[in-house]
Amino acid sequence: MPDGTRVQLTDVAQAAGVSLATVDRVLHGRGGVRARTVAHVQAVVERLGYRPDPAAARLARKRHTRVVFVLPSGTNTFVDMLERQVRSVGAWLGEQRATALVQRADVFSPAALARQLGALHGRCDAAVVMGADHPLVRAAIDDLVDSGIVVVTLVSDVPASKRSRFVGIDNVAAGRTAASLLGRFVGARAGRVGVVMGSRGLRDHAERLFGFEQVITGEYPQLQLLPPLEGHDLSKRTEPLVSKLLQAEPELVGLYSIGAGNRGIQAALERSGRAGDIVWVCHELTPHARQALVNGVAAAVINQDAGHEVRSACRLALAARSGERVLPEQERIRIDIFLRDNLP
Amino acid sequence: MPDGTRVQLTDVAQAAGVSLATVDRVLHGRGGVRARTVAHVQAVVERLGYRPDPAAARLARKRHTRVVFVLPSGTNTFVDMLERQVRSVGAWLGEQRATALVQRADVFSPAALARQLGALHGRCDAAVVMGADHPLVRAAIDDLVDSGIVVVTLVSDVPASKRSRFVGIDNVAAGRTAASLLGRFVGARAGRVGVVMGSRGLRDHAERLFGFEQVITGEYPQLQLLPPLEGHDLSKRTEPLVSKLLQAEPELVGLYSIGAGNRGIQAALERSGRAGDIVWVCHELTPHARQALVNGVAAAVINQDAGHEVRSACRLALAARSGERVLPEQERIRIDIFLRDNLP
DNA sequence: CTGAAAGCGCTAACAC
DNA sequence: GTGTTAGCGCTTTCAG
Repeated sequence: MPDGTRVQLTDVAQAAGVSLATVDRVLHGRGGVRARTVAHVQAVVERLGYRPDPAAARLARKRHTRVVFVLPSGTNTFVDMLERQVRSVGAWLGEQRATALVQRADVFSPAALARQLGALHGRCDAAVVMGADHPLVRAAIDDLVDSGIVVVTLVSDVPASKRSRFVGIDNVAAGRTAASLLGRFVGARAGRVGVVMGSRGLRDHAERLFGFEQVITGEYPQLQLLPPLEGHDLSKRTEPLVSKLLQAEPELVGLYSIGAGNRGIQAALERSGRAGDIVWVCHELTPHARQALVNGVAAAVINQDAGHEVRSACRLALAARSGERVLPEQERIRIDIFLRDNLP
Repeated sequence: MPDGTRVQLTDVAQAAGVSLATVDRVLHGRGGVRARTVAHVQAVVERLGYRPDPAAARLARKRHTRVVFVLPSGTNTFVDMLERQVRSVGAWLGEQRATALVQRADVFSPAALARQLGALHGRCDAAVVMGADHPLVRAAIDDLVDSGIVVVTLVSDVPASKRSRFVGIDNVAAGRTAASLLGRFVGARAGRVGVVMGSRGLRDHAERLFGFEQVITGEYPQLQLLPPLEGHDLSKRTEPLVSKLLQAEPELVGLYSIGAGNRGIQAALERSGRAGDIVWVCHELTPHARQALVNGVAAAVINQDAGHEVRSACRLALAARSGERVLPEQERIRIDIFLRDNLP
C-alpha cells in the first residue's frame, strides 16, 4: 500500500495510458486487445497492486454468474445434505449476482461423468465437481478450464487436473483421527478391528483407509486389523456384510466405517446386541449418524461440514472469476469430531 | 417473493409516496422524520419485504464503519490470537468499508471495563466485547446500545444485556465434551480426576465446570472428582497448584484444565514423569497446547476457532448496522475437538 | 421535516 | 483494437 488511498481502475488506466474499457478487457481476458497492450496493462496492474472493489463490481455486473454443482447420483444422505445446502444459499448467492444449480451424475461411471461435464460448456461460468479421480474425468475438467470455466473439486479431489481449488478435508488425516479415537476408546482391551468402505476405487476412501491403518498398526499393537469390506456405500450391502463379520468375529472390539451405508451397519450392530460394546466410528453427521451417536451405538462421528463446503465452494468459484479476496483460513474445511456432547 | 424482480428502494419510496431520502432516513433511524411518516414507511418496507442490496450500500457508503474490539488485558495467549486475527482481517474489512481496532481492558475489574466501554460513545459504530458478566458491565453495554452502537459479546456472554449477538460456544456442552473424552480415554481404570480453572467468577469457566461435573458424576462412577483449583489463568499459579496435586494424589488418572495457564500445567505434568499417563484435556489450541498434543502430554484439546469468532463478530456487527443477510449456520461457532491427528 | 441530485467504482453496450 | 458513456442501487450532501 504505497499511499493512503486505494488504487482503482482509473488509476490503472491512466498509468497505462489506455481507457477503462481496455483495462477491463485485459483483466477479464475478454480478448480483442493487442498482445503488447495486454502485457503492458498487466504489468501496470501488478506494479500498482490493483485490487477490484468487489462491491462496485457486483453492483455493475449485469449477468449473473452461473455455478453448477455436479454431485453423485444415488441415495447418499450426505450428498443430499450438500444439495440442500446449495438450495439454502440461493438467496445469499442472489445478492452476489450469482445462481447455483445442482446436477446429479453417475460417479461410478467416469465416462458418464465426463460426458456430463462436457455438456457444461457455455452453460455455466463455474462448476463444482464431486467425482472420482479418473483420467476421463480429469480430461473433462481440463477442457472446462481451458474454455474459461472455473472448476472447483468438492469432497474428493482430482489433484492432477487444472481445477482451481479443492474444497474438502485431508482424508489421510481423517483416517488417522478415526484410528486414534477408536484406539483410545477401546482402551486396554485387545482384539480385532473391522473396516467397511465403499470401494477401494474412491480416492477419499482409499486415503482414509491408509491413514487409519498407519495409526492402528503403528500405535495399537494389541489391535488386529481385519481386511476391509467393500459395501458400495449402500446399506443393503453393508448390513449383511457386517452381520456376517459380527458372527465370524467374537473378538471384534472396534469397527470403522469409511464411507456411507451407515444405516445398515447400525442395524447389524443393534441386532447383534453388541452395539455400544464395539467401538464404532463413522463419517459424516447425517441424521442417522446423529441418532446413532445419541443412542450410544456410534462412539464418534468424523464430519466435514456440508454447509461450510458449499459456501466455501461458492466463494472460491466467485472469487476466481472476480479477483475478489479469499481468506484461506476461512476456506479450510475442518476435520470435525462429534461426540454425543458437542452435537450442533 | 411476490414477483420475479427484487424490490428496491425506489419501489418502497414510490409505494409510500415519499422520496428515496426519506425512506433512507427511516431505515437508518436518522431522525428528522415525522412519527407518522416513519410508521407508514416502515409498514411499506415490511409489506414489500424490502432488503437492501449490500453491494450497492457498501459502494455508496462514504464513512467507514468503526468497530472496536475490547479484549482482556494480560498475558493470555488465546486473547493474543484473537487480536492477531483482528489485525489479519483488516484488509478484508476495508473492502466492506469498515475498520477494526483492538483495545485491552482489565476484565477482572468490572468497574474499569465499564468505564472503558463508556468511553466508546461516539468513537465507534460497533463494539465487540469479551468481558465478565457483571451488573456494571451489563449497564455499560446497555448504554452503548441505547446510544445506537451495536454490541456483540465474544467468548463469554452477558446474556441479560441488550447486546445484539453472542459469538462463542456453548460452554456447558464444551465441559460435557471434555468429560466424555476424558472418561473414555481413561477407560476402565478407576481413580481421581483433578480440575484447574481460572476463577469461579468467570461465566464460561463456571459453565464448563458444570457440564464436566454432570457427565463425570453421571456416567463415570469409577472416577472421583476432586475439588476444582483456581489458578487465575496464570502459569505461575497453575504450576505449583498442579505440582502439589500430583504429589498429593497418586491415584490421579485425569486432569481437566478449564481455562488458561496451560504452560504451567504442562510443566508440572512433565516434571512429575506422569505425563501421558494422566489423561489431560484442556481448552484453546494455542501454540503450547498444540505442542502438548503433539508430544502426547495432552490427550485432547477443546477449541473455539479464534479466526472464525473474529470474522463472525465482524459480520454480525456490520450486518446489524446494514440490514445485510446473515447465514446463521455460518455464524455458529463449533466446539472443536483436536487430537494429534486432526490438527490444522 | 422532506426532496433532488450528485456520486461510489465498476461493467458492458455502443461508437469510432 | 480501443475509447466513451450510461447505468447498477444505494448514501449523502445540499436545497427547499
